[in-house]
Parts: sequence; C-alpha cells; structure tokens
Amino acid sequence: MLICREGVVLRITEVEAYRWPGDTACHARHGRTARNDALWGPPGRAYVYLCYGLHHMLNLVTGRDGEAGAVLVRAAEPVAGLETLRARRPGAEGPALLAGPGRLGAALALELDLNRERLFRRGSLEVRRGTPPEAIRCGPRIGIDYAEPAHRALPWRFAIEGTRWVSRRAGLEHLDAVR
DNA sequence: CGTCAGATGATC
DNA sequence: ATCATCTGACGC
Repeated sequence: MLICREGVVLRITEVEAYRWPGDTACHARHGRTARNDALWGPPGRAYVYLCYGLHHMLNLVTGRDGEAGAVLVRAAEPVAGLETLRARRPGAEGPALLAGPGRLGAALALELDLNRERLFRRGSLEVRRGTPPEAIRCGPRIGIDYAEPAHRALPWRFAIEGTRWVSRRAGLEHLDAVR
C-alpha cells in the first residue's frame, strides 16, 4: 500500500494491528474517549494521535463502525518526493528518514487535524494500492509493556521480507516468516 | 555494542 | 500520572 501526501509517495513496509476487545495494548481498552473516537469509527479513515508529546502516529482504521480496530504504520520506503522528505528531516539518511512511527509522522508532516481523514479518496493524506509484497514476516509488537502478557505476545507486527525500512527498536530478525 | 534519561504535550 | 518514541550521552 502507498501513502501519498503533498507530492510525497511512500510504500508501507511495517505495521502493527490493534483491536478491542481482546487486546489490552489497544487504545480503546478504557472505552471510547475524545482521543480514540476515530478508532471506533468507520474503516478507511485515519486515526492520528500525539505520542509522548512529540510524535504524530498514523493509524489506518480497520474495524466496522462501532468496533475499535486499526493498523499503526511503523515504517515506509520512499517512492517519490525524496527532496521534500530530506527538507523536512535535515541530516536524516536512509532508514532514519522513515523507519519508525515517529520519524514517519515527521517525514509526512502529520498534524492532529488529519485525524478522521478519509484515506481512500483524493485528499491531503491518501492511501492507494501499491505493489503487493512477495513475502511477509510477523512477530510481537513494540512499546506495549503496559499490556497483558498474553497480548504482548500476539504476533501482530508485520513487515515486508527483506526490507531495510524497518523501525530500529524492532528489526526483521525478530520476526517469523509468514509466507 | 548496550542502557538510560530527557524532551514534551494531549489526555484522563 | 501516563504514554503504540527518538535522540544523544555515557559505559563497556
């Protein structure tokens, strides 16, 4: 899948899945609130939130309207608009540009007002179908120490086999082959 | 290589 | 107080 924004085109290389009920890593675990409302809404929209006061995180809402589910985009590789990306993140080279959800948010210049944006139509933030990966790996998600152990162990992080565009704290070597 | 603290702000 | 992170500093 591709993410398009202001002339920048990225191919998604790494994601994590979240849902509620059944997953205490999910933001929806304490119910529907102003912040996570988009997570409960109709699929195909963005769920954007600020993490640690610094990083804008991009999720694609997946569940049916009224159910909470989303995919966190953790890394991507550049397809077009490299000049713009470099200008937004001076000094960053290679994976440091786009590998990691916070870095990705900075590279895309995400803002909180993109929350609830419809993604599968023309707009300032858009998702399009790209070249499907040949093989995928999966393994545990990252940065969810607060969740129940059984949910921490769920293999719900996915990355394209062989890509170098994977978040630093969570390299491909920790993931199992899926197909 | 590794571990660690601090940044920083919306949210509950 | 908490937090789906990142960076730079330090120690080995």
